[in-house]
Amino acid sequence: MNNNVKIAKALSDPIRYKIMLMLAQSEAGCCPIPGVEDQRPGLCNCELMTELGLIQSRVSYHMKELVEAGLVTEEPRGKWKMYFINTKSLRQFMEQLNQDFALR
Amino acid sequence: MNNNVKIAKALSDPIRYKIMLMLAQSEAGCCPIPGVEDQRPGLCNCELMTELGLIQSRVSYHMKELVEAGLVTEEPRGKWKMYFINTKSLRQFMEQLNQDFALR
DNA sequence: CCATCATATCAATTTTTTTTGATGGAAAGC
DNA sequence: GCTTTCCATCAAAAAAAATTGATATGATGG
Repeated sequence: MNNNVKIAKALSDPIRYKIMLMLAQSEAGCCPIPGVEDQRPGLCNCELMTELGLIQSRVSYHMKELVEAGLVTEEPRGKWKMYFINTKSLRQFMEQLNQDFALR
Repeated sequence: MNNNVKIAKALSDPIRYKIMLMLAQSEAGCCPIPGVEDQRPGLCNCELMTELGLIQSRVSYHMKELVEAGLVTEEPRGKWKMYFINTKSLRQFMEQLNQDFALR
C-alpha cells in the first residue's frame, strides 16, 4: 500500500490527529529525568492519558499506530516512553501530495 | 470533526487514493458530448469502473465519499456524471497541515 | 528480593467502514 | 411509448478498526 495512504490513515482518526497536535505543541518534555540535558519536547503516555481522558491501553494503541506510520518516534526514558513528532515524515507526505496531484 | 481529519479519512483508502491520482492525471474528459466546448479533464463512473475493475455501486460509494470530503466535484453531463479533482481543497489541507504542525 | 509504576499486549467486544447484489430513477435513443 | 444505459441508494454481509478489561513485561525504588 502506498505510503501516503498509510500516513493518511494514521491521521484520519480524531484522537490521533489531536495527539499529533499535542506533540507539535509540546513545549518541554514531560517526565524529565533530573540531570539529563536532552529534554526534547515530547510527551509520554501518562501525560496523553490525563490530557485526553483516555485509558492507558487506548493511548498505547493509538501511539503504536502513529509510530508504525512513521509519524512519531519513540524513545524510552527511564520507565517512561517519550514520543516525538516526526516532522520529516509529514514533509515527505506533503511533498508526495504535491507531486501526485500536481499542486505546484 | 476537524476538516483535516475528514480529508485524511477520504485519502486513507487505497481505491480512493488511486481515483484521486486518476483524476489528477486525466487528460481529457471521457464521455464527451459532441459540440460542447467545455470538456475539462475529468472522469465518469463508467471509466473508473473499467479502469479499476470494480462494480458500479462500489465506485459510486467511493466517489460519494470523495465528494462529501470536498476532494472531488461532480457535474452531470448528459446521462453521465463527471468528476473533477478539487485541488483547492487539497491545497487547504496542506496549508492546514503546515500550520498545525509548524512545518515552515 | 519485593512492591510499585509505566507501558505493552492480548482476546473479546463494539463500532465503523467497505463490499455486494438488488432495486429504482433519470436521461437518451429508438 | 419502450428499451437501454448510467448512476444512486438500499439492506445485508463481510471486513477492518477501535475500545475495553485483563494480564504481562520491564524499569525503579525501597
